Amino acid sequence: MTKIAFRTRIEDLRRRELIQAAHRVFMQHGLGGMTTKRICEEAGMSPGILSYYFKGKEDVLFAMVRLNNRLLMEAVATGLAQATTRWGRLEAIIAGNFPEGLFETNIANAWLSVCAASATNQRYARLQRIFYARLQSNLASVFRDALPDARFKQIALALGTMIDGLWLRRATGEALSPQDSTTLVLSVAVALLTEAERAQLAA
Amino acid sequence: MTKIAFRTRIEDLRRRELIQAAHRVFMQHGLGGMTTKRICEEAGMSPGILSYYFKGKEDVLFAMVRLNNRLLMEAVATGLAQATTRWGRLEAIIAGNFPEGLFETNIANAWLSVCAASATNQRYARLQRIFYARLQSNLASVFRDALPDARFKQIALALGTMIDGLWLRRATGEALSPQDSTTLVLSVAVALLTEAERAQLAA
DNA sequence: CAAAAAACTGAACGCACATACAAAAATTTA
DNA sequence: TAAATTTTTGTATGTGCGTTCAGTTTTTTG
Repeated sequence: MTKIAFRTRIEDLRRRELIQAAHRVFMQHGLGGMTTKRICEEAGMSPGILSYYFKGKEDVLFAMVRLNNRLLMEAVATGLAQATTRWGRLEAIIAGNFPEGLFETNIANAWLSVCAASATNQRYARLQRIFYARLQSNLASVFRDALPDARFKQIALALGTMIDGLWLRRATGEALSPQDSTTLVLSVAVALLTEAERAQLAA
Repeated sequence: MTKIAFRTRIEDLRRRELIQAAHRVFMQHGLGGMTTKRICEEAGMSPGILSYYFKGKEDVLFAMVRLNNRLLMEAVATGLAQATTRWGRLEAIIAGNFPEGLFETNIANAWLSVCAASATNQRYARLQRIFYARLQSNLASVFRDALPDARFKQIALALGTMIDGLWLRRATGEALSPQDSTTLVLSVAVALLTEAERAQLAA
């Protein structure tokens, strides 16, 4: 009993350490420069340890991407919980997609690599789908019952696409701060909505 | 004289063949799956030939990316030449960024890989800068002398970002046709402009 | 405090790759 | 046609990678 409990505790700890080390290596060297040796070195362990706690390098990578996505989704969730009006929720969703400390060139770049890899990696593709579904669902919670279906979809698509585009530009080095990015997306949201619709969302 | 002329002709031919072969391999296997062996095989040559006509694999890759960018920029230029009004030019620029036959999942994916690689590859970064500068300059030719500077920049940024975002989504497999993409970006352009501004651009 | 189990090490292996290069084939020249 | 030159081939070489595993250290058990 105690045996299993301890074993699990150590396993989880080492896994977490390796995933976080992988994350740091990813940020610094990109998807291509992420070698098992570097990951283990970053974690302060020997190169063979990775195979002991994971099935292989792919497993660590996958866990790392999942962690990254979770961080982003949590940033949005935190903001959403504090919002009271629909418009406030919209602001929270948009701002949450450019979190201070996460909306950085290297992270954006890493995310881009994963998007590209999604084409040939089914597990990544699945993670991406989950992520986008969540974004869509969050936006739906703002517009549902306030806008006709077709209109909601167009607006959600436009805003989601802009968020993606801003991340892409962040990856290429073009500096646009989290605040400026949020402002830009919100200005498009304002432009796309009629005055009546805006009033409805402010309530 | 004839010697050099012939030599050059053959060299150029082989280089083109290899670049196009690299392009096809890129489309099918992604940036990671692009090996010299596969490229030469696709070109119907022996694996050693690549080093004979290029300095190395990087050279072929770079030439290939440049070709891709040129195709996209030419698509825009073709449309621009036919437009008569400012608004027509805007439509041409946007539609030209989603050319039939080029706005495909695998091409978008390849382009994404290059964006990601730009972070660590100066030559790629330079190509990207040239590409974006051209887009910006094209947009400027529409709005210059019609809109105040600050407004123009905001609108150009919003539209450019949306175009990027749509390419990114194309890469992840979400199907949005060239027509739908163009329509979406144009609808945002319409929303961002006042009625008076639109009238001015129609002239 | 042994004995047993778990955690960890690091050298070794096999594999895939980019590149180099000597030899062969094809083409041009005289 | 014979020599010279260019073009092409296919193997060889070196490198870096992920993974394995026999052995070592650390921790737990009885």
